[in-house]
Amino acid sequence: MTTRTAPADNQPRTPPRRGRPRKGASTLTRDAVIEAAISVIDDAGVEAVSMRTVARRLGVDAKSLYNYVDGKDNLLDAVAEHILTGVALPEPTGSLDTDLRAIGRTFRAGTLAHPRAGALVLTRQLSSTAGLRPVATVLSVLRAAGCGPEEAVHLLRTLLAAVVGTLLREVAAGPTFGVVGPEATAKRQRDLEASGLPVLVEVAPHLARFGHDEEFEYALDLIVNAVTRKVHESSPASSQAPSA
Amino acid sequence: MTTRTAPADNQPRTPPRRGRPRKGASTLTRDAVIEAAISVIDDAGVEAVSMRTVARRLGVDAKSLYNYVDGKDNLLDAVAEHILTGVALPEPTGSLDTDLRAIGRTFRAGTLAHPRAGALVLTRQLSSTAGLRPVATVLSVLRAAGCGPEEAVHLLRTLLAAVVGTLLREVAAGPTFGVVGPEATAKRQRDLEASGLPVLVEVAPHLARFGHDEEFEYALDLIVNAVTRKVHESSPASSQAPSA
DNA sequence: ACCTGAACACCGTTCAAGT
DNA sequence: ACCTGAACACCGTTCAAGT
Repeated sequence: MTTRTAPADNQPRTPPRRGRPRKGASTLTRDAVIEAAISVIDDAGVEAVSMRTVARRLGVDAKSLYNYVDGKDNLLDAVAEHILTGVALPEPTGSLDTDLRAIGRTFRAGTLAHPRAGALVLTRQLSSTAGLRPVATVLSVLRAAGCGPEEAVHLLRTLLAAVVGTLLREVAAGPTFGVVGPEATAKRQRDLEASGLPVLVEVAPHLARFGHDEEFEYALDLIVNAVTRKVHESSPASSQAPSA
Repeated sequence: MTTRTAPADNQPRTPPRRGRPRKGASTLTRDAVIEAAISVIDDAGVEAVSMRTVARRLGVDAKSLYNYVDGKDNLLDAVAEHILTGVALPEPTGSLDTDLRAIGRTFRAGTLAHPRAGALVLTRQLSSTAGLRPVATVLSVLRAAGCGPEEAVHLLRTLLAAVVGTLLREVAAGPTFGVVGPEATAKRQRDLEASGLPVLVEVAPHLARFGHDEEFEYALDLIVNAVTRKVHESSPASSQAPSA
């Protein structure tokens, strides 16, 4: 099924050269390699990434990449880190509810800036500091709202798991949870109605359709409400103002 | 870094044979292929799966698998489906709270029956009915509790996203969210304290450690409480009994 | 310092033969 | 009906050369 043909990649392939680059324009850097990988992903998905396809974008031999990147796995980690570093986190306002929602939304926007790299960013386990920035931001907001350190960590983990789960479904959107577009929705609804399970028939119109924004907002609302309630019930401090 | 050496796989490799099997013992079936793939995953992880390694387990040539499976991608889908089909879902008791927790726990146990296949099961988008069983079960429980069809679908999606997010972190456990084991925890704590970000220093002891069961239960509790509250506030019906 | 040729040990998959 | 040999177009990666 997955036949191997020419990779979806047509860059101007310069005739073979050797030694170091001719001019002083040594355009090859670690960042250039990472960005080339991202452009391959944007165009053809993660599975299209190979040392050879990335190198081709740069008009360079695959083995040259090893001067900047410690193998393919390391390159993919670097891609995830690069994208994660690019997520712009909002300034806290002092309202737990507002801040958690804002963090959730900007995190979504940032990780979906390159949708086809989404699974990478959400799934790769980063040992670096890149992954810690959003973590630190959420923790700050929780602590500022009067949450104890242990509970803050628990709530952070729950919140992030929910957000990541939601986003992962969004980037990998499969039929189990509904499809996008009217014709696909109609087909899916017919399939569900033919499934034989009465509950599925009952909810078919709703289960068949899926709106990314709407679903994200629903999930975010539910989870942020739950977190906020938990924080306020365990620390009966301020209600809205920072510490007036 | 990832050097290719002999795959971690030492099965009795019979001398080459040709034509169909000698005895009537045509042991090769689609299920046998799927189970061989699972055993490769259990032993060496998903990335160790190749048509060749799976075939080796069965004492057969890689190309023979194509008689039972439509390529590698289809094989991995089949693995995910096989494992998902094996999750034993509990009988509903009539209590929304109890039932959602029970479903969450058995879903966890089922998808983690083969931990190294976890990401596959949680991530692959199944077009088949296998993925619909848990979906239908959750929907039934929500509907029985008086939840309307549209809200049931929203709540199902939120609940499953949170559970999947939590389990995905569990199977792919990386350092960002804490590590397992006392010595790794100690090292992680030192790293966090050296990070420079004050919040991280503050919560380091809690962020460094990670207990799978404890974290799952915390997340499950938070989310199930939120779902239950939402259902009860929008349909002020029974409190505990089915419909007495 | 940074590049490539040659080379190695892998891949997934097709197709025409074999029994 | 089900298996394999030969073959093809790919992989990631090492290492010794080249400039």
